[in-house]
Amino acid sequence: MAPSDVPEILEVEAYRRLAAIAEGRRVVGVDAPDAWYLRGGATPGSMAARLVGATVVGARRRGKLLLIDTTAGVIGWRFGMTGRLVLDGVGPIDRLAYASGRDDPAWIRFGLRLDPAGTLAARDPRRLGSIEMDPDQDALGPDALSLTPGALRVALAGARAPLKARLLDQRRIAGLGNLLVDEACWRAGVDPARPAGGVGPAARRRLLVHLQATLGDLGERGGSHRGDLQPERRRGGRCPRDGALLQRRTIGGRTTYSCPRHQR
DNA sequence: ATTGTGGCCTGCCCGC
DNA sequence: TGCGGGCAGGCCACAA
Repeated sequence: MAPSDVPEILEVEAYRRLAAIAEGRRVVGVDAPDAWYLRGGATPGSMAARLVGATVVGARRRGKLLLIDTTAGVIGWRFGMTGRLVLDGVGPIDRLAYASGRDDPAWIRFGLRLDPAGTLAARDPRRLGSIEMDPDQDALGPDALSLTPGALRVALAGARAPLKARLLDQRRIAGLGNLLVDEACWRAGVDPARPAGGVGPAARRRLLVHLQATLGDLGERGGSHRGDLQPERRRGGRCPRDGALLQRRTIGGRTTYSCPRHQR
């Protein structure tokens, strides 16, 4: 995959495919130099005691959560916004949008040494990712890559919160992040600040079409930051469609860019 | 329950 | 040239 991606659903899907190479391999060592990175009461010692000797049997993904199934339980792997998954130091994502391409060994926060050889590791400068055994997967909504009209309707129904806040709520829909939502709302011509429950069937249908198209296009282009809006997603940026000065707001706690002219 | 806010973390970039 | 502050966003704790 291409350089410079925030780890939204598309990037985590690339990580899942990378992690799949570990299937059938045995964990022979656990590197956990950063205890802070571990959640759910896990410690470097407990992780090693539990995982060493276990066999990796699968790699799944739900939203932005990577799930590695082993014979000793499920490893939940979160990437925050600067986390990357690397195999022997090389990953599908070369560089993240908010991190440099530099490779400081100190940025390795967690790793699985495998047999046959290979070390699967989290490289995360800002330590916003985390590792948790047996994470609660039910806390996440339906996956964004297989979003259905009904699921979108349920996710938005009756909400007074802004549309964007609902789309970003991982309990409602799992996997959408800030950049993907801005791009899809922009493509759909929908104002992300609209109360979610007030989005009618026509706009909702348009939104679904463009969410799916955005995921498809940006997946092919190589990442969440490859949207048409992205180059103008900055102060003073202009709408690529109609040239209007883009609006910069905070919606759902996130910096949001939208076109005041065609997004209604 | 729903919704909003602030903090976490740290590298990078801009302006002085 | 060095320095300091603002900024990035996924996630979580907490408040109203």
